[in-house]
Amino acid sequence: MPKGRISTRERIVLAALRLFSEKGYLGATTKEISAESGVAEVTLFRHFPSKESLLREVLSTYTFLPALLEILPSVEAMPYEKALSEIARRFIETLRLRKDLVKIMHSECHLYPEKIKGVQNAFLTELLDILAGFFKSRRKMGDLKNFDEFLAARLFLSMFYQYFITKEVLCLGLVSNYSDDSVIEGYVNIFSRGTKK
Amino acid sequence: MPKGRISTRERIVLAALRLFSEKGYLGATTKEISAESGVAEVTLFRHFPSKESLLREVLSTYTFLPALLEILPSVEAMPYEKALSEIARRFIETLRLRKDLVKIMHSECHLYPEKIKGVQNAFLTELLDILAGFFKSRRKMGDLKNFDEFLAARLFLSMFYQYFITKEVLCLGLVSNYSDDSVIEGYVNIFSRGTKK
DNA sequence: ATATAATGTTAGTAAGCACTTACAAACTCA
DNA sequence: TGAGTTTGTAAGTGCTTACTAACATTATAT
Repeated sequence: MPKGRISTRERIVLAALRLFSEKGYLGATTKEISAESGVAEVTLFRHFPSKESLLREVLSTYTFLPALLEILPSVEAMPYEKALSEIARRFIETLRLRKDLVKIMHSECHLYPEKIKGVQNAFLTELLDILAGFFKSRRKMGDLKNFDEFLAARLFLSMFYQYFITKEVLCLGLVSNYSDDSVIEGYVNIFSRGTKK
Repeated sequence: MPKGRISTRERIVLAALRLFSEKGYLGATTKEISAESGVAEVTLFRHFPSKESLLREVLSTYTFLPALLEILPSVEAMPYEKALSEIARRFIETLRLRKDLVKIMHSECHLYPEKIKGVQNAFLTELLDILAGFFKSRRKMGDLKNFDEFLAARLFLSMFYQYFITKEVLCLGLVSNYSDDSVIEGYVNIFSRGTKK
């Protein structure tokens, strides 16, 4: 093991994260990845038996969905619209922190398959269930109309996920005039009026 | 040129569309593409000087955004919610018809670059402007609240685009219990109440 | 029927890929 | 210091890739 610094293995995983997200899994070569991490190519293969195992390590190391689960409990006391805005804000913030990983998930996920897809599906369902629970508890407080909470949760996250992808991954300039805050305000405005009594 | 049948060139483009969408641009080989189209590999290179030029042909041939532009004029006479549902339904229908292309755009678009991105951006902006115009005219009829129409247009399409991608491209089972119609109903319900007076 | 164009067959190139082997150098820690 | 671990260097494997050259075969059209 090295000194107090970042380990060779971690440097490789970090470089792989960067290059996979930039060029895709097939587009990033093991040569590049090792160069980017400042090690010899053979060292990469001493830590990971194959390129695919490196991808798996990247995905499992930098998974961000647990971070998303922490958002919801922290907004319980807020009024409805304020809570929605805060959820959206922190959701986007989390995606931005893990932008490289989001890029990988976005573009490669339908190619590399069932095992990873299962993990994703489980986390996402959990996240949606918790958000749906938030809507249920709010409705008990008498604020909201009747609607399918799970579907509403899906809608809510879709709105902001798509906003993030378009802006940060696809880099389409469509909303260049809109700040995060103004988009959040506009979206939350419509959504909250659509779900309140 | 061949008989009344589909030309060799078209067969190659069709096969490329299929394989690019299934395996990605780098993942699909020219050998596979030529085999899939039933021609010799060398024939592919007689029609297209390079693999990249084939990709460009695929993208420009099967672009579907013009089809989307035709949706809006046809719903002008309908009541608000009915019109929204119809727009959503035909939007999803169009995406499904061009599913292969949507897959390519979805996964490769941030890799292959500025020229294509410009075309996309222009089409999308046009589409959003037209949808924004729809909201403006509805508000003149006194149905709607005040809101940023362009932002609302973006929100509306985002909702259903993300629904489509999750279901048909990522194949995440999240909404397996929901039919297209029930998702459209649920989403449109929230959106229309959020934008009506 | 014959000239022209489109395609097939075969063989090949040069480059890049993931991945390996063998050995020497450096670092870690007792 | 010395033993063990981790890394680097160098060379190379076998495979696949996009792409080409030369020539034979088929289809089309007048």
